[in-house]
Amino acid sequence: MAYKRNVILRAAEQLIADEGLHNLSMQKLATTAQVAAGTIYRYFTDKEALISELRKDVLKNVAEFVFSGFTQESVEAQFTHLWFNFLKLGSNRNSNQLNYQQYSQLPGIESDEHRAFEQNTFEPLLTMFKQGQQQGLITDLEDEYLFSIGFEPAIALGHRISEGHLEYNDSELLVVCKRCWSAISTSFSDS
Amino acid sequence: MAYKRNVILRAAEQLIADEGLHNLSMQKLATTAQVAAGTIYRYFTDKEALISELRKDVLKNVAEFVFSGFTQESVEAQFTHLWFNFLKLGSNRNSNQLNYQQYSQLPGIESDEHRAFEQNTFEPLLTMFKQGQQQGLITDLEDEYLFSIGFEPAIALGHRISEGHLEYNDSELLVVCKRCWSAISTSFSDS
DNA sequence: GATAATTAAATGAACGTTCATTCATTTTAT
DNA sequence: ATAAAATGAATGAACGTTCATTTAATTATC
Repeated sequence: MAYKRNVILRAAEQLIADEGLHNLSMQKLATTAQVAAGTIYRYFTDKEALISELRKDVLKNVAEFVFSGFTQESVEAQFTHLWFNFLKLGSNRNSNQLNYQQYSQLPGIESDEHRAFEQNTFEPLLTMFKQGQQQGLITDLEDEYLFSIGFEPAIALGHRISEGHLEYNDSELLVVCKRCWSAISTSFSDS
Repeated sequence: MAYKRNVILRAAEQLIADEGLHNLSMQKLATTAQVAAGTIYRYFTDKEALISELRKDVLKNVAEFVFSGFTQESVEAQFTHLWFNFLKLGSNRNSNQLNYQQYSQLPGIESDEHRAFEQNTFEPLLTMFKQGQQQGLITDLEDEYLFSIGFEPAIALGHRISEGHLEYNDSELLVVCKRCWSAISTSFSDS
């Protein structure tokens, strides 16, 4: 039964979301997952491996969320769609799920193996950038710059909303989204 | 001698930067700070208080860094100056200092007391926004939006550079900075 | 100015607790 | 009847914290 593996991962996600990684103990995890402590070690060799597996698992879910409803519309429509998904990734998810901020602080996230997996997962995004550039819509900057200018504001705003420091306002956020799009597009004076 | 207090805080900062908060133990901290374990408790009531104090201390240093060289130039020049400081905050600092990412994940950062301190510390930034709006240069959006669009890309890029995933390129980054400025300014079609 | 008395700072061994992990045993599924 | 899955008490290491004691600095006395 690999389903217990998932039960344990979900419990770990919940506990980290609630109390932070530095308060995660294996016994607490066992209790939360309604499993004996020893059972965890049937599915994960040790705590470090558990966290490593959780990282991959969460990334999979995050990517699924970000690319949900992603279709072949116009590039700008694709951008807007992704932008609000990145925003909701922080603001909208269940409280027992890790948000992007929490995900990005899991240790081992900088390993080569993980970065390769991440790169592969977010490929559709790079495809969109390339498509936009071929159509002369998006400025000719490296992907890292385009992502930072275009989507980091959405991630940050999602975090602010989830922490209760900002209220979700659809029309205002649409204005912000459009400004992010303009900031990576060729529509303004391109030097 | 309050200087030992500082020695302990710097050692804590270094350890967290190196190994993460979840690996910080008081005995390791004592060893790193070249101090007996008991000495720590002369300056901090417990571990939680230590981290809380570290948070304030780091914020002070971060603010000092961000606003270093901040003068009353044109608003756009002020923006550019701050933008590169935010960038360098992640990319340029000594490896024994916490970067913005690490700072922002210290627990207790969401407390009211801390938020008030943070708000006060970053007031010059809000002043700049207001000034820009009065001069008709910056669009009429709330500060949270302006900050996210304008500066979050710089913070994120700084982080990427510090992790070695991106090389520092002055001329490219200046282009990116200008695009961030444009994204919050009224210079393009303001609907 | 030297010596004694007092206060403050620093120490690190010891404490009780919690931690991650193991494994002999029991329960469940085949 | 056999194998796989799950258990949870036991273990030793590591944890945060305490405190009796030592060391250093400051003040008082002559």
